[in-house]
Amino acid sequence: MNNGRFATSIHILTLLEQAGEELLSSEYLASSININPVLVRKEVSNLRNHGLVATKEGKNGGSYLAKPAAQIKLADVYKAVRNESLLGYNKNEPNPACPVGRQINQHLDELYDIAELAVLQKLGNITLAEFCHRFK
Amino acid sequence: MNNGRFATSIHILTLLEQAGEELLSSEYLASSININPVLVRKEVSNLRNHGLVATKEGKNGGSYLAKPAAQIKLADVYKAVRNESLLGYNKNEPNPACPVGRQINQHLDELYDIAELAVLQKLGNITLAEFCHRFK
DNA sequence: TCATTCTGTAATTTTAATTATTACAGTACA
DNA sequence: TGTACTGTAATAATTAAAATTACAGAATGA
Repeated sequence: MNNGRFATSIHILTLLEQAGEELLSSEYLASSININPVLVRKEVSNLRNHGLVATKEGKNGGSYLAKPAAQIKLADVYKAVRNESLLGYNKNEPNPACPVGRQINQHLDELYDIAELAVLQKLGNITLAEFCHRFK
Repeated sequence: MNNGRFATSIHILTLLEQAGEELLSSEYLASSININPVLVRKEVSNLRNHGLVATKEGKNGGSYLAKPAAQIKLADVYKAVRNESLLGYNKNEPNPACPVGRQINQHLDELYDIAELAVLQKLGNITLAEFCHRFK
């Protein structure tokens, strides 16, 4: 996960938390993050699919937290944006004719699972509310 | 760290461990990993700078472990290839006029430090020798 | 000594991933 | 019914990663 999706999602959620009841538009969110509003809408869409955000369409629409920030763990955000592995694989398949090449990915999997569980455990201990509190 | 550098380095070190005294060429390593030999030489060069690998130049040259596999922790490998943060930032600077944008990266830093320490702790518990043992 | 086979590294090209942009339909409001 | 939003697809631009080319330098050994 080397792209900015986790950072983007945390940023969005932090802004929504600070806004309280107020709805924030993708335009507004995008200008704080400094990325394109379409990307924000995609990311919001993903967060919505994971039950973290809700959106009201149409005029004066925008997004807000789908549940209290105290009930959102940062691990939930990680899970929502997780796509590839934490530590990365090579694009190409290793050589299956080589005893090491044949098994390496399976053993890397085990390793990455361990690493990812450790991260999830840490991020599971922090709520969005706690994180946002640092901004005050 | 979403590129294949960690995977590449682990793969290289595993091959070197299995080879024992024997020197392995970048050509050979590359054919197991299935990447370009120049990339292997760059990665070997990095591992050498971190004291994990040694190389003999010239004809019949190649690489070998600079120290026993039992003395190499996977955390050492992580540190050797670490470049960006574990969970990623946005390319663009957040809006400094926004209270959240102004502080977000600093708070993400704290978060990423926590996550990375957890990973390092886990990878610090596993030696290259233990990892390689799984291939036998 | 000199051809051979390696490494080291710079420069460039190719490929792939990410981000940005454009476009437009659909929704809600006033 | 015009305005201001979201949703999403399609495409373009940008950036990062990987591959390739090229060649100098090191060690070997015939």
